[in-house]
Amino acid sequence: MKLVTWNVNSLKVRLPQVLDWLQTNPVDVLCLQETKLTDDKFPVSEIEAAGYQVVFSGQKTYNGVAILSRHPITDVVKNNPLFEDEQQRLLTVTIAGMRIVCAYIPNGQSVDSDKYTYKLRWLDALSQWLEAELKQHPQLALLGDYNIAPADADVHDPALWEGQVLCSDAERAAFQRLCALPLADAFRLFPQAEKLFSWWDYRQMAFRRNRGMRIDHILLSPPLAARCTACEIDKLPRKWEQPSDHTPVIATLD
DNA sequence: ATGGCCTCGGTTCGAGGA
Repeated sequence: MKLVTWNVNSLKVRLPQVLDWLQTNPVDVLCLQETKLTDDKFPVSEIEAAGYQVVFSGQKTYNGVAILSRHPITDVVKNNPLFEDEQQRLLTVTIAGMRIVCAYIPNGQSVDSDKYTYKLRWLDALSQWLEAELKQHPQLALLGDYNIAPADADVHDPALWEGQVLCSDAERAAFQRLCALPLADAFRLFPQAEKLFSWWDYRQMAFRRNRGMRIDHILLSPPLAARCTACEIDKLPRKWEQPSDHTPVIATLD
């Protein structure tokens, strides 16, 4: 069983790449963020033709999440019932006995921004929602673009980013509150090479210089963490023409 | 050098991303 998260930065632009990637990576569940499509424009037939069921929650221009699955999808919940939000950032479903949560956590822009306050409130409400969900669904996975680098090891230049958005103490504390639910960072269940990232800025040749951050994560509840045998970042799509600035993160479960 | 790039909407620039 393979669970994947990928911020595609516009599914309209990236659909061919998603379908190409699935051809060589026939995964079970693929969570997408930043689809940037209203629901009436979602490419349902193309995805179904590739052998996947799909649910989605989108809006014009910004945000938008989707879950693709090779197995039946049931019990769909859009957004967080505990948090009034016009932005489409959260989608929860059941697949193969697992509660799958796809999240596009707010970016926050900068620590002195209203968007940062919104990010922290959003994260607080997410923790509350997941705490309740975990009671009913012990097998739960939270996949998405967290817009948080959990530790300095997840940042190309920790000194440059110290205290900045994505790395601030409050954001990292919110990440740790998710981990305390408890949920385990699948990537850190295994020995990993240094300087492995999931996002690189489009500017300054950041990818070629590996000036990136690990901000896309898969968190697993204890029963799923116990089944997890690997967690990898696939850098290949970042090398393609017209790439997303994020790459897929893949968790393998027995 | 307080920017560099990409996407969208809607026009040829501003907002947002991270």
